[in-house]
Amino acid sequence: MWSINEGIISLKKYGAKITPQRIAILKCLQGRLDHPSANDIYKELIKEYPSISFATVYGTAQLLTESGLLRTLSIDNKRVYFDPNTQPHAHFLCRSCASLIDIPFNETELRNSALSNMTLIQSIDQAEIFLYGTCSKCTQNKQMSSKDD
Amino acid sequence: MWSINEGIISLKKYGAKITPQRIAILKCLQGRLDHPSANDIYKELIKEYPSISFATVYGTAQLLTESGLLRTLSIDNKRVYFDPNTQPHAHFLCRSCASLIDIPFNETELRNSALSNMTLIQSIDQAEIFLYGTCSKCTQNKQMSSKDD
DNA sequence: ATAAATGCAAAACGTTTGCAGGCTG
DNA sequence: CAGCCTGCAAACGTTTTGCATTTAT
Repeated sequence: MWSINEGIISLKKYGAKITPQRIAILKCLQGRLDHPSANDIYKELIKEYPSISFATVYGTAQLLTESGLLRTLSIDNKRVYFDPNTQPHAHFLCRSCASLIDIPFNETELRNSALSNMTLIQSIDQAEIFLYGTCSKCTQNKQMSSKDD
Repeated sequence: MWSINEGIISLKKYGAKITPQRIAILKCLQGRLDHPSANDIYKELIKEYPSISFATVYGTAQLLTESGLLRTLSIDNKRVYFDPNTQPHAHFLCRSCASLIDIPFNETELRNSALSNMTLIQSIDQAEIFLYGTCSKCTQNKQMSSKDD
């Protein structure tokens, strides 16, 4: 996981300017293991930057994604989720409580086998494994409430 | 791949009523290997059913998904894509031309290994593998146009 | 007969855009 | 000081909703 300084270096290397807002977003995301939405980030930043806008949040998120500091997940059609952990792993979405859980899985081999098999593909720059179902917590809750009937 | 009759049987088994609109949507999707959006389906159906609405398209798509006849893909945050091919396979999205390509891949083992490793997960009812990059056609086009410079 | 499905229009929502002003390098 | 970045507000496109009407079983 990158530090704030590594983040700043990556952004500079990418040719981006370092602004207070961008540093604030780096601080907000640094080391996080959850998957905040644009609105989550906005709500946290507005405390420190009352004038920050969604345009800046979305713009910076795209910048961070392009410079390799962030993963942007389209795991459902509700909204986008950001994942500061760019190491290989899969994601599980609980259809009942919408919680998003990391799953250990290395997608590197999958990426390579897809490339070698398909002449239609030139290059792969992102690979996502999305699993959908019900989490254990929701199943427990359902069993608890059915006892009450 | 299911036939219209198999589709109707599945819907009945699921407890849904068989309406002309639903049959038309089944016919529209039957055997397709592309990945139409709700708007694509709407545009095709409006010829036959000038009064059909998005409410019906979205509602029926959800019904078909729940009864196992359709896969609903959230591969980007623009829109949802429907895939009548419910057999295991992965998807590749070209970031340049937005074309969506099927990739041979059996996600069954991945699904099982995720289940066995994670106590947080109760059950998995869908697994999607999404790859993102540039397709060969777009790379060729880019090379062609750079020659013109 | 009745519960479900349809179609319309409006609403909702996340995300993008254009632009004027401000700031970084 | 040039060009990029920000923030506002409006625009956008997809999907959902409420409701009156129609239809399948």
